[in-house]
Amino acid sequence: MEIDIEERKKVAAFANALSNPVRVEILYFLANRKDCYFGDIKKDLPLCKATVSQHLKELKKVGLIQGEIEGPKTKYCINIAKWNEARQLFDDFFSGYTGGCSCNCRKGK
Amino acid sequence: MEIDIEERKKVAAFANALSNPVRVEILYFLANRKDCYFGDIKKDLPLCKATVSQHLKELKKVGLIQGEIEGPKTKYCINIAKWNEARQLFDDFFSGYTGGCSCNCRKGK
DNA sequence: CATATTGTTTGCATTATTACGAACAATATG
DNA sequence: CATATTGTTCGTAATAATGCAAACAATATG
Repeated sequence: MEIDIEERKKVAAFANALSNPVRVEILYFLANRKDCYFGDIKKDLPLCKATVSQHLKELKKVGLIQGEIEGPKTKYCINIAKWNEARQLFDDFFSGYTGGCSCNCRKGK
Repeated sequence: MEIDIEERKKVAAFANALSNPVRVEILYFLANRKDCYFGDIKKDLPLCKATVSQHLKELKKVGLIQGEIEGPKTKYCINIAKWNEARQLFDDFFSGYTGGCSCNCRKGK
């Protein structure tokens, strides 16, 4: 699929969310858990709660996760619609290579 | 495919390279061009040459592109091996969602 | 109702990113 | 050889990102 300028900006925005190892860990954690409270996420990371909260906020901002208050706790999870949107965008972006460059690069795999 | 901690760090590193709209544009440009000199790339962007050079340097650092000096000019192109590696990594990462979260999120698409 | 538990928000400090102009290097050209 | 062309590197300024501790807020519990 072709990718336009707006979509390329979205690629950059999603990539920005994924550009920090902590946030990648959080997403990986959420993608493989049934229950995902803030405390569980925090326990998994060597960071203070404020920092964890901040990373979660950023992931929420791009929509990759969503939080749900449950009593005094907060339950987080992947927003599957956005997750799939990001997945598709990256796939489209990387599919866009037409291999036309005439540099003397190593070709093929 | 399963993805381990080292691969997740690579996801973050590649994502970091893609986290800037200018760099995404550069990659898109290179992925769709036969000849790709520095001057062509610069012409495509509203930035001074120093800044463009800096972004190219960063993309080279993660290996997504490579430069080749040709007389007084420099020819840049996608490093297809790294390109495919990144593509695979993102695909593996996004494939890792097991959908187990019990939040009251909208399910499905 | 006082206190504990769970997270978020605020206020910093530190470091990284982005951009620019100027200086520099290397090749080409008159 | 002097000068133009093409990029890179350096120095610097402005802004963004990261992390922590402390202050807050909201719910739960004795």
